[in-house]
Amino acid sequence: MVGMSLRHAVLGLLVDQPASGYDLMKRFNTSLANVWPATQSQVYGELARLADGGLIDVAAEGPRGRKEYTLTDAGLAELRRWLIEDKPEPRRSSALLRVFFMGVLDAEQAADYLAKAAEQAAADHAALRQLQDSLDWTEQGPLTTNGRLALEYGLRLYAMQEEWAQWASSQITSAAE
Amino acid sequence: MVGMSLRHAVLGLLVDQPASGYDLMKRFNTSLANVWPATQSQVYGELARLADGGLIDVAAEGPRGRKEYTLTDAGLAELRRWLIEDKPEPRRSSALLRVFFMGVLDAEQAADYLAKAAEQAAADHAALRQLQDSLDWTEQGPLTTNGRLALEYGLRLYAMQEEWAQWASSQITSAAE
DNA sequence: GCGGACATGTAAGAAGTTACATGATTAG
DNA sequence: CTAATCATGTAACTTCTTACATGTCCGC
Repeated sequence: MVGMSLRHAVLGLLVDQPASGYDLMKRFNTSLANVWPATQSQVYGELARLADGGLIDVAAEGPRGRKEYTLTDAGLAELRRWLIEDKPEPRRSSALLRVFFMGVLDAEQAADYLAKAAEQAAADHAALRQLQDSLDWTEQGPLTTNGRLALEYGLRLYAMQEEWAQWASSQITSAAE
Repeated sequence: MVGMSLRHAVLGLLVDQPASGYDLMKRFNTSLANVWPATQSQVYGELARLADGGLIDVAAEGPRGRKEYTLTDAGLAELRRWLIEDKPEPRRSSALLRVFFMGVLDAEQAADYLAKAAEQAAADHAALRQLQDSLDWTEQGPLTTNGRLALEYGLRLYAMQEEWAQWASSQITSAAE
């Protein structure tokens, strides 16, 4: 058991508000979409396993077989444990992998690829900024605070990606002369 | 067939120099370690599948059953195709996931976590800089050029991560007052 | 000869994706 | 009554990780 981040994403989303699998999917698709995407299939499976292991409980049952889960003390403890233990996981980046092998393209194609990457980063940046504007920052809860931190990370990342792609594009066009 | 990046990493590593699975593992563990890590088990399996599909050939056999693979025309074409098609894959970040749920820690623990993250980014940055200094940049080949671009991306990423972690840490300590 | 590097593979399991399958409730 | 939403699950498949298994060659 080394990774298991999906498990902790589910636990984290249950901290303040109990939820059904259906509710959780909505949270995954909004707040966690850019951080830890998950499929419906995964979420329901993980909920069953977590309940089985006593990390969450079925607190209430509703219409259509709805099961509303809450975090148990053991679940909260597990989340805290995971947060504190630091394990820098390997990061895979297919974007960077492409950069590595860009040499098999001619200069024009490579520059084109980088230009598109810059555009994409700019678009992502704009989308995130819009999300930031649309959110209600009047609340002062702990989740709001940390959501802000994660959002700022995203903004900085996209800014960096755009600048880098522009720089890299200029490197290529100047080397092609 | 949407992802398949391991396949393209293998193809890319075979572009200029033929190699055995054993050779490729060394390349994965050095040049591609921070971009697309792979295990021995994966590499051998993928080589067999690629040879089966005609994207690579066994060009020579050596001692100890060594099989030296070369890229075929079809393999190079497939690599080019993959490079040009743009698909921004979902990125998972357990580090960011932790930030999201940092609210369940007290301010001291959270600040501690961010301080460690800043240190880690600084260390990674230093390691990459050292790698940069140790490499022979006198060669002017296409792989060298693009390796430089990828390296610069890494340097910028780590710099950004360090700055962000420091900023986030200050946000938390000031909010805790 | 013997240890370390070279060299290739298989097996079992965890994690993730896509598609299928089914049905209940509610708002209009 | 009927369409959209709510709601849960299973099956098949791919990808990745960890561990096991085996054997050869080369330098000293």
